[in-house]
Amino acid sequence: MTTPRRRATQVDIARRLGVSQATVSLVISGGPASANVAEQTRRAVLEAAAELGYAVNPVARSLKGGRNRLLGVFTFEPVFPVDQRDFYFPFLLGVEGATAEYGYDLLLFSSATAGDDRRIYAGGVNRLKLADGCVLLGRRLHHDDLTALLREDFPFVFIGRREVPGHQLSYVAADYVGATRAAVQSLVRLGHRRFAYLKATDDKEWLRDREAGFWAGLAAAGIPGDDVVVHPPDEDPADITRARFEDWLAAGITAVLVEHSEEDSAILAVERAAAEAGASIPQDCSVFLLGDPPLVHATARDWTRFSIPREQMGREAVRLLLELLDAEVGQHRQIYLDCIQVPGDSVSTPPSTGVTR
Amino acid sequence: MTTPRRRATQVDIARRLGVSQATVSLVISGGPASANVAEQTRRAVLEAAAELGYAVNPVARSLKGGRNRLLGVFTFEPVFPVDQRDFYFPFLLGVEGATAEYGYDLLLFSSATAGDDRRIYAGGVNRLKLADGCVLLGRRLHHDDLTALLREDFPFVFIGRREVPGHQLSYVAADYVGATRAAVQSLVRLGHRRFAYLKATDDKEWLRDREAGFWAGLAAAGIPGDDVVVHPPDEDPADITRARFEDWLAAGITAVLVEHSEEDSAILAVERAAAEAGASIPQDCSVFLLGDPPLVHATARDWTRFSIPREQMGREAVRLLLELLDAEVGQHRQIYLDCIQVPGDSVSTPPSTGVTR
DNA sequence: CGATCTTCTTCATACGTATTAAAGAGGTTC
DNA sequence: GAACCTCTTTAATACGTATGAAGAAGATCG
Repeated sequence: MTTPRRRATQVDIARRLGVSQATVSLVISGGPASANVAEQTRRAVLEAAAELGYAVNPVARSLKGGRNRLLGVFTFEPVFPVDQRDFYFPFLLGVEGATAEYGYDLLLFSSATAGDDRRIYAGGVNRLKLADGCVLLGRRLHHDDLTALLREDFPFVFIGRREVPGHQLSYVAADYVGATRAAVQSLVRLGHRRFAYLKATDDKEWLRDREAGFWAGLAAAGIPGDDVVVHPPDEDPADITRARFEDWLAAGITAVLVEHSEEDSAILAVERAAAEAGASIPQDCSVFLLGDPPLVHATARDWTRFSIPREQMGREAVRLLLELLDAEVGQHRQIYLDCIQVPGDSVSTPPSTGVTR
Repeated sequence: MTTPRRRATQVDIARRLGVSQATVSLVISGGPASANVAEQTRRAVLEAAAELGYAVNPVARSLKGGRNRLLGVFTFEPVFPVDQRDFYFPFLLGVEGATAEYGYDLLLFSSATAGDDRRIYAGGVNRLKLADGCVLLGRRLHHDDLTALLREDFPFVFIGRREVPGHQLSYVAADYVGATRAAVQSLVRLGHRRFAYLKATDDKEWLRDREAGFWAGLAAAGIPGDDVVVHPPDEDPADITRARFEDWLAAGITAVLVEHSEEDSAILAVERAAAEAGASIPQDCSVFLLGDPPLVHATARDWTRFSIPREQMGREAVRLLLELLDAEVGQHRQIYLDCIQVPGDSVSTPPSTGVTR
């Protein structure tokens, strides 16, 4: 009982049976090559394996370059954020579900944590390689991590659109362009003609996409750009004041499209500014949220917005990743999934006193 | 783009500098042994490493070391149950947090799913061995899986007390005996003398523990057993009727301790029966929940209960597991953590009209 | 009976790193 | 100039698995 713990290896099995390690490997890995192992030998090996409690060493297998039916999940933010739980959880749910269906196991890369900052190459080490492939997730990514991964040709799929100049990469994204265009269209259909667009200050793929969708929607409706106010990006959207809101109303703006920040500050600021200006939402001004803000449930209002098909994105990411594993190196694909409009109660027809053209 | 670009290895660095791989390793791994590498060589190696974008391959490193730095999590029910999310989630949170702190990664065994029934030995193979050790979790476990694990001396820690006759095993459990005893004591302190104890029908470790704590609490308070009604275990506790509840009141019972089932049916039944009997909780009858029922938040009432330190249990499980990894085979430990009483509003002093002794 | 084919098994090696013993270079000492 | 040191580098090996090439029997055929 005092023996130190050691796992049984193929060599142990081989020695016990008086065969070679190669034979054991053939039986264990079970591939098509194992067809030419005598039935008797195969049975003996399997029996001995069971007896010794043998299990494949995934490390050795991946070193060799084999598969170990492991899919990794790496998030650039904590996997289980307590405050934003509802934001990341559905992605994870989808990933886990699909992974299970395909008979894979899931590897959560927790170790890379250095404070809140997560790096793939922490300390010059790339843990990801333990898995056959990896799903990446998170907003605050490190671009050099991505480029390094790409250089290694490691198979991965990002959840969310990501661009790395000079490289192709695979991702599963929500169709923000289409969703924002649809948002504009549905506002136009209600009679709105003059809009304010409240941008976020940073420059991210998804923000650019939504703005692109905004302009596309305007163009489709034949609305000229000068009927539109775009909040200057050098000013924090959380600083929307009563004065600015009144300016908008005075300019005949009847609908505001709001980009959200990570802490929903922009939305809350708009709500506050409207209240201070004595304007009620949606009677005096409609508000359309661009996306599925993490903490939106904290406010009483049921905002009109579009919702991201998160669980489905997780599932698709796994499907795409598995496809990639069997594809040639450098084959990348991008998948877009439709968002779902959530009616909510922050949008209505414009007030009849509004300026119409 | 068609060249399958390989990642840089120590050999690549070595070749470029005309030194040996061993030298590179000495520099890279940086341990005390690297002290005797000439400063000039060291600098050259580091420079070349940076230039080639070298990153240590942790797979190779762990192969050498024998350990994966992987901890597994196996649950006998779905890891991410949608309806009971809040029950399992905190355990997972604790496990993940502690795992990360110790620099390990987490392996979620999703693949073992066969419908709702999860088995460790799917197809005769023990997937768990992919990890260095494993945290087990869940109520509907398979005892033969456990005994098989024990036979193999595979290091694992159960979350929750589990007994396997003739075996020692490691677990981290909530101290249900103590918590239930404390519950009785606090009821006694409020003046209650006659109790009903509503058991669950099945026979599980945690149910036995709570009942043991109940009797211990009574004994400590000097209350004879015949002042107590224990709901017969052959009757489903969800079938508590108005009639039975009235019986209790008539017998002078002023407090009910309720064991919960997985779907909270017992609690809801008690609430309904009380309402039908025209008795209000807690004025006419106090109700103490034994534990942290999964769906308890679905009811409006804030039940008096004790709460299980789930996140902490998850953390402790990981700590214990790591301890086990370095221990000799067959060393098992059990850890009990205190529960926390949640005051709630379903317990008060007994009605003065009650029978007093 | 030698040649060719089957069927099964083994050899040898690769994967990338860490480590230990040993080798080599250069210097000092007697 | 041989013996001894110190400082630095290297050869060799181990870790556990997978796999293409080669080997060893036995069967089949000409």
